[in-house]
Amino acid sequence: MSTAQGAMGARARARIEVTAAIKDEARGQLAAEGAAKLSLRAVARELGMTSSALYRYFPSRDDLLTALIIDAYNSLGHAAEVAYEAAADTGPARRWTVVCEAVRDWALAHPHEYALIYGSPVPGYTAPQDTVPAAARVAYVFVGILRDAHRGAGLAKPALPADLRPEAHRMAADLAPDLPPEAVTALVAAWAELFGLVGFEVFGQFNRVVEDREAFFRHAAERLAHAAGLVFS
Amino acid sequence: MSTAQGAMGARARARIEVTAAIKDEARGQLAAEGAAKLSLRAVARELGMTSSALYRYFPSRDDLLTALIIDAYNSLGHAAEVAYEAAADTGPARRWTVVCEAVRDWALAHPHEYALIYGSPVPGYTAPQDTVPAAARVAYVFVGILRDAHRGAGLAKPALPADLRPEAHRMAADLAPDLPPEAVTALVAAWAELFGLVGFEVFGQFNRVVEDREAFFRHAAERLAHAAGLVFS
DNA sequence: GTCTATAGGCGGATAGAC
DNA sequence: GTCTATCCGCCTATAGAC
Repeated sequence: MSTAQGAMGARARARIEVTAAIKDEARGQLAAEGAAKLSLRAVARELGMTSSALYRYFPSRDDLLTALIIDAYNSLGHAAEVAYEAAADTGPARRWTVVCEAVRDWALAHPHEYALIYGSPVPGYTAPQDTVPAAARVAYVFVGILRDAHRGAGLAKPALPADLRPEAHRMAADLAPDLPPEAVTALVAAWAELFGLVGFEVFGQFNRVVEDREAFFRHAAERLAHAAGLVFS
Repeated sequence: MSTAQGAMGARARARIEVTAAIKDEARGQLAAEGAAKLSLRAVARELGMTSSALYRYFPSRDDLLTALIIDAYNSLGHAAEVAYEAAADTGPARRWTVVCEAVRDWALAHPHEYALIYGSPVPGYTAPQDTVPAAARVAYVFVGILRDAHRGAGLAKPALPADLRPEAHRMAADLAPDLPPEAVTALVAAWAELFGLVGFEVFGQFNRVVEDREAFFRHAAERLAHAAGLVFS
């Protein structure tokens, strides 16, 4: 209890605030220069501190990067969870669309953080295992939707060719042992395809191709729901 | 005719060779450091020339980057076209799968060039219009497949909600006026979704999730063919 | 926790000689 | 076309004083 908010010393509070300020400024630089060029010195300069002082908060550039990645995954995961909860009284298919739109909205609002977690890997940087739980949050929202549908008997079993059967069972055992492997396999594909749609929009591949992107995306997301086995009632 | 290969002077030939060497070395650096950190100096150092000499071939770092981007788009487009031709005597649905697999193979063989054209945009760089024709090549291979199917009456009209109808007609008029807008719309979505699958694999999002990626991809690509309106006969 | 100073690099781009 | 020299900037990271 000595570490609870109320009992926190001024020192500890200051540390948290400075840490947050560093991450905020670093996020700003992400936009201007990209993750590959994220520089502790530039962050320090902008914050009016010396670069060496920053090393007391983040022992290296990569640690700062890791913190930003975890924050981004959590921010996206949180947005998806909130959308899921907000659509709690609708059917799974509708919930799917709402969560997809939340993912898209988040990505459009945070393009550089989106690039950080779903864009090209940062050369020379390998994400530590700490990022995995945060990264899994969005995915598990979609698993939850499938589970809802399964409970309500609103989950179809998509077709599955014989050569994919072993892999399907392996994935289902890993991700959602309570769901049919056919549906889990279809979900994984739909998950990647969803981020294909979002990535193309965020990274500008739809420029001069798709104009009414909102309507286009809504329709595509609904088709993905079908592909994942969700039944519109 | 004075610029034809046979009549080319030693000077011109040397220029072409050096230009190619520069681009090759730059592609190597793309892998090591990423596009954001592509450095004319480092390329020159590795080639045993001075940095200033390089400016005679590429007036700036961004021009070198543009050349690499165009090359990458053309390389991918060429791979797709070759796969298309090779499958000329099969049905459109089969041809679709073959081209999808060619795209995936190319991406896995050239991950850094893939990142250059379909990954996060390079901060501070905006691609000139010169890249557009090269970028369109892959897309037009897919349009060609749809056209083949349309001629053979093997093209279904996917459903289209009313609010997407204007956009669908606009896209069809732009991309393929001879094809049904429903199919063109579905194709654009499938196109983005395909690159979502490929990108997730190339960028490592499938690590510890999908093991048998080839079988997984083949099945997903076939489902995309269906979504785009292709009928398996 | 913050500073100065320092080591030992790196970069883009240009001028002017040959 | 290639070189040297140069301008002016940038970076990660550490040591040691306060």
